[in-house]
Amino acid sequence: MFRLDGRQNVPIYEQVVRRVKELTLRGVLKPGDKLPTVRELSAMIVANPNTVSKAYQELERSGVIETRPGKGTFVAERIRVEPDERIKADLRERLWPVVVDAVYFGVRLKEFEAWVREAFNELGGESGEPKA
Amino acid sequence: MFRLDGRQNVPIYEQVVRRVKELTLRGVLKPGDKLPTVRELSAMIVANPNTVSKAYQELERSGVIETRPGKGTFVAERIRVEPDERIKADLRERLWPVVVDAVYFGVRLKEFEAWVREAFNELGGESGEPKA
DNA sequence: CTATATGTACTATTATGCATAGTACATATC
DNA sequence: GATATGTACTATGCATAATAGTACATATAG
Repeated sequence: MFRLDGRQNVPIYEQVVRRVKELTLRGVLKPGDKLPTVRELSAMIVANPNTVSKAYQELERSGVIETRPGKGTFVAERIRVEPDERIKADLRERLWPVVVDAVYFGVRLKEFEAWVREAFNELGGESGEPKA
Repeated sequence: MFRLDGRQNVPIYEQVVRRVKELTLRGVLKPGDKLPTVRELSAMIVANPNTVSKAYQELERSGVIETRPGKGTFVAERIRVEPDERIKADLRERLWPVVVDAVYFGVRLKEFEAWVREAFNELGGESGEPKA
């Protein structure tokens, strides 16, 4: 469940952050669920507790989880807000180099869009307007 | 033309690589065109010649440019091949975390797809099947 | 209160990547 | 020969990531 893919260029703490985000989006982790303790998770993925703590702190800053001192860390309630322009601009900046390489390698728009749709579906992303 | 956007988290040499790829895709740089010399470009962007050299070497490994010893570096002929599965898998891995955050921030599929289309259009990416 | 588990803070150390400075060299051109 | 090209090399500085180890405030169970 918390197994890391082992991409060496991606920092461990960043991999943890991504993994937890994925699990919450997929619904595997639901609001209120307890996450492994820092020490537990550090043992699972064979890393330093400080590294896991760093990941948890970043996740808390992002509002993904909540830490209750002395108790543990828990998945936070999902707050749905309209993404502001700063966030969108940042996402587009991150998307850009991927598209650059895709175009360079001859990937066609239709195929790339298919990848996007698949990813959205896997993550339960909303495809259109809010459902009322 | 070679001005860097100054994103601090992106290494200089990586910014150069992206910039050259963009310029070739947009058609600003055409096959056979001469690039600035290592020393020239390093002066333009105020960086070390070694840093520019590193970028050029990576671009040559990718087949974007060719270096003729003693003469300079030139834009290579664009070889169009069907991207193999390894490249596609790599691109999808790079796309994935962007989509994760997009979904988390509430970006809808339609808007994200619009971003993709815009990027493809800017880069002259092919939108459908080859034109015969 | 005691013992335990929680996240966190702190210092110190190591490893890696990025960038710089400076020098040098083989190749090509004039 | 002089110059311009990309490249190789060593050395240094700096930031980030990760580790090891210790310690502390908080919460909970006995």
